[in-house]
Amino acid sequence: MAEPRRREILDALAHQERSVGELAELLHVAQPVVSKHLKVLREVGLVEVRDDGRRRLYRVDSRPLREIHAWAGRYERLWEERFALVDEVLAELALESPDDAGRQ
Amino acid sequence: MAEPRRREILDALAHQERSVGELAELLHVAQPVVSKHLKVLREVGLVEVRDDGRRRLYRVDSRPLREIHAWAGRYERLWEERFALVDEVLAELALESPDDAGRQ
DNA sequence: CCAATGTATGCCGATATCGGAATGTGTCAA
DNA sequence: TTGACACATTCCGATATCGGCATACATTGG
Repeated sequence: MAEPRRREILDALAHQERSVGELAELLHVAQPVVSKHLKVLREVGLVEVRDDGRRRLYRVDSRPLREIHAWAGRYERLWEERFALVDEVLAELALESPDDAGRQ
Repeated sequence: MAEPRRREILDALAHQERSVGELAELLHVAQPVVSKHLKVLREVGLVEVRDDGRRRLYRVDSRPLREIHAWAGRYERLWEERFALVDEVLAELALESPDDAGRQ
């Protein structure tokens, strides 16, 4: 239930930094709700804050997202390698016994 | 609280498919716990199952991870562009008024 | 200093999630 | 068919999280 809200916030901050009130208006939720989610995102390091008078401007910190990027990319590569390996094995089998090629 | 467990499971499945019992032993948790997490991961589409006799072999499905990869990559690019823009502006300022370059 | 604005925090009830224990379902082996 | 094995599902209590509301804190303007 929380994840979608947080993604909304991150998406809203993707292109520009925004104040808490702006975010609350964009997401059509109460201000305290936004503040709480921002607190979590801050603690996890996904967003950074900057004081601007009585407002607080939030922006995303791309470094943790880069880690997520790398993390997801690891699996992607691993399974691409695996699929490539399967292809190799199938190709070898086809060479060794052409009659069995393509069988289930 | 759930996320770390699920990441553990995904990491355990990163290189090879495993049975529920194997996962339970690797993570030092009870079998029902593993089954429940696997159910969630299945519903979200992060893992796939294959029946092998009385065992069920799980493996990761890299396609959703590819989406995560793309999602995180979006932010990465956005902010790299932003930093590049800042660099450009600074460079232009340095050209227009060399005396001000490097000031706070 | 005071009032207004912008934000954060504390408390609340509702809901979701976790892990544990017991139980249900399906498959193999004898 | 029966018992053993592998796994899934259900029920339970404890804990976490969400959103709403009221309120506290901080900054600005007068």
